[in-house]
Formats: sequence, C-alpha cells, structure tokens
Amino acid sequence: MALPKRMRLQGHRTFKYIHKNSIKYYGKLMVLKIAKSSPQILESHKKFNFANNFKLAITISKKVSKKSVVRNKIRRLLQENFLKNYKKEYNHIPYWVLVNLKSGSFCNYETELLKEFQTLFYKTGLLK
RNA sequence: AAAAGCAGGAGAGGUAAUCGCAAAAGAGAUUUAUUUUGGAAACAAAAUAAAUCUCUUUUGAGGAAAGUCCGGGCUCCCAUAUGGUCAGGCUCGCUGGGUAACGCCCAGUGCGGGAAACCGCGAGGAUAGUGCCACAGAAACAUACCGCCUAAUGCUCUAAGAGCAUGGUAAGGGUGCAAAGGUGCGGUAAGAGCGCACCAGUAAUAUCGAGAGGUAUUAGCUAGGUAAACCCCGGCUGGGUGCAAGGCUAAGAGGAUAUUAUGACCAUUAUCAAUUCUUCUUUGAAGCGCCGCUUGAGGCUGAGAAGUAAUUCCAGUCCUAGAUAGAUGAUUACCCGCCUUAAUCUAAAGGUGAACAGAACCCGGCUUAUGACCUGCUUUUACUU
RNA sequence: UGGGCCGUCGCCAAGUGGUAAGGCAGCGGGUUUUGGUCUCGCCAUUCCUAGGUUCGAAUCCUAGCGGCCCAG
Repeated sequence: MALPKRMRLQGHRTFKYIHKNSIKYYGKLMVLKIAKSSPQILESHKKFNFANNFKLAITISKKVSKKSVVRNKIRRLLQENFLKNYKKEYNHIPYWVLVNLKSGSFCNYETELLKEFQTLFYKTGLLK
C-alpha cells in the first residue's frame, strides 16, 4: 500500500511553507506538523483540482538508519497504517500534514511506532 | 563422515490470482476555451487543445544500484588558427597486445614464497646532484679504536736484536639493520682479487627471441641503504565546472559592444531605434512548470570467423525503469530447492524462500558488503583398517 | 547529490621516521585525629582497522570503518 499521487505533498515551496506556518504536535519518536492548505503554492504544478485536498508526507532523516532499505520499510509501514483508517469523506478537509521522524533506533519498535502515530493523529482531531 | 575457518566460481527461485503504487499507449465520459458549419436568434453538430475521472493492455529495481577511488561520454565558462616547447599535474613506470579511454584486462619475462600444484610483486635511475641513516660504533662513505707487521727509511741502545717515529695493512675483535662481493686454498713482513677453484653480480662478444630477457665464452671489472625523501630520465595530459551542468517559457529598469540610420568631407563625439550580450528588481512561482531523460562504446543468441587469451568482427533477434519529499509493496495457491519430525524405503505433516542491500544523467573498470549452493585447502571431533 | 576536515589513556590533547610529552579523572603511599589542600609514585602496548615501503612507522603509501561540518 502506498499513497496515491494526489495525496502526496510536492515541491520545495510547500515544505518551506509548512515549516514556517504550522501547528506542531510532539511525540517521543516523531513530530506532526499541520498547516492549512494554500493552493496558490501549487499553481505552477498545473494540477488545479486537488490543491485543496488533504495531503500527507512522511520524512525520515538519515540519522534513523543509514540504509535506505530500512527507511523505505518504515515509510511503507506508516503509509499502510494511515490508509487503513482513511475514508473518502476526509478528502475535503483542507489541511496538510507532515510527519517528521526524529533520530533514534526504530528497528525493534515497530508496534510502538504505530501506536504513537495513531495517538498523535487522535490529538490533532482532524479525522473523526 | 560431520562441524568450523579461508580462497575462488556461477547465480540471486519460478508461475498464476486479488488489492495497491508509477510510467507509456489506447478507448470512453465530464468541464472549459478556440475554430468551422448550419441558423434570424436561442442553440445544435464537428474538430482541436487543456484539465479531471473510469476502464483495458504492456512494463516496472541490482550484482554490487553502495563507496565516489580512477577513466570517458555529455554540458557550459576561460584560453586557443594549427603545431611545437616549457611550467604544472599524475601510486603512469619490465615487455608485447586489447580497449573509446584508463592507474583496468590478457599473455609473457624477471624476482620472492612453497616439496609441488600454484600464489604474490608500485618491477626505470643511488658513478646527475642534494638530503637522511636515532642509539651504538674509530668511521654511515670514505675513516682507523683495540689490533697485526718491522721487509723499507731515520734515530737511540746495541752481539743477535729491542724500542720509538715515519709508515704498511684491512685478515681478526668490538658496534650495529647495514662496514670496501662471499667461502676455501695458496701467497706475504703482515695483509689485500695479489693468484687460483666454486658461488653471487657487472661489462663486452657470440647466439636464440618481435621484445622484456635466456644461454655460452671472456674480462678480477665489483665503493652500503633509502626515490612509498627531494629529484633526474622517459611517457601521458589545454584548465575549471558537474544534470542542483545547461537550455526554454512573464513584465519592467539599467549597462556594454558592434552594425545600420540622421547631421558633418573623414575621424572623433552626440542622439534615436532595432538586434545581440549582460546585471538587477517584481509577482504565488522561475532550483523538475517543461526540455535535458533514456537507443546506448546497448542487451541476448550463435560449440559462427580471427586470436593462446583479453578482445574484435559477422549474422540473427529485442527495445526491456525513468521517479523527482522520490514508484517496484502486501496476501494466497501450486511447482522447485532446503530444513525438522518420523523412519528400511516410499509416502505424509510442519516450517522456510533468507544474506548484502534500493536506480536518481549515462557507460567501462576497481574496491568493499554478502545467506544457501559447488570446487579446493586447513583445523578439530568421531568411526574403521 | 557534491565538497571539506578529523580519528592518540575514561576526558582534553602535544607529537612532520628513532623509548608515545602534559593536564584532568582514577588507584596506591606520605602529611592530618579524620576529610580536603599539598606532595611522591603508578596507569597507552592493537596510536580507528587491514595490508605495504623501510633496519625501524602514531608519522610515508593504498584500501576500508566511524564521526563532524559546509553548499543548496
């Protein structure tokens, strides 16, 4: 399971925008950053219809593990878990979410990761 | 026989289905814009373009994609007619060949290791010059500490002879990683390639080889090590920049240069417009919005041809990832392989599909990582003779 | 993706081929009724790892491992 293209965040500017103007929710292993969508940024991508959608991105730093295989596995795990709880009605929530994994060893704590991910999402109150 | 370790080899499970992701192609639907046709008009139809959605088909990571250590392609900037020379750079440095090129590969030579099979080698020059060689030692490159010698010369004592000086020596001792080729015999006052035999090297000649070199003969010809110290010799090489290279798509302002035009005979200077180059600013953006972006020194097959081989040539066939906060995942079934249970065998049940690891402009190498399998070697344990 | 720097005792470090300085910490002794201060002694053996050059490498050369920083 992977995210379809319309739900991904794209482009340098969007990430700059989120880093500047966002509400942050801290956990032990990760940080959630949430911002209202600003579809003006995406006009240059020439995809007008989905600019207002709910969008998500997951970033994992090299400090988590140096091997890109491990980082890919973690990303897929989180995306799968997100898509299981996701419904089509949520499509029209105009928010962008960025999940930032901090440094640390994740290899043994897969279940803990997923728990944190869900509790943090519950805190934000976006998906009900 | 089993286990462990080391080295090398080929290879990196297959087929089908469901859900999900990416790219390409095709079909359909919706919306918007433009054009054409019909019409008095409303509008209708068709075509094209853009955006979105749905469906179908095809395709979708590696041997190292890694490290970024070399060599290229491609790219722009600087220099430049072309060629040569010099500087700089180079872990380039036995010979011949291969390659687009290489510091890579193949074959040979020499040396080192080994009983052998075989394995390894950065392998030009130390009489072109300079530097360094701690401690020790007389001395680290040309000297004499302890020694050895009185054959020669001088002096003293004097019967032979002894002592001292001038000397002669590099055999012995000691020092050290290293001390004027080594061992033995002769020779000598004592010694010394001073002479001889054998061994190591060097040079000349002859001969074999395409060459590095090999073999033989002759000549006493033999002055430490270090160039992975500077350096010398030969060889190669324009310098930088790396796809975040570079190019394209809005508007405005300034600068530079040349050409054309105007006025003047010309030059110079001034003005204006266009082109070109370039800098800055603005806007949501001008770093993947689009191109570069994947057909290339390409892959596969051929007991094809040439060659010892690397490799090249020929024929046939195929198009087989192009993402951009970054697609390749999950589940199930069968086959195949392995393991365990059980065991005379067959059959059966269960488990497992791993290790290293993820394309980011593209190729050729090198290096490093790697489970199970095959081959070889070593060690340990058990059994038999 | 590209580029640069570094690795020496538990910590901070000096060391440009010839026995690996020094400080802090630690351990032991002395001084003190006891502790601190002071003082004396001890403490690197694989200089991140593996090869090579050399008579001899922390240092020179090659390959790897690890850490930090910069560009955007």
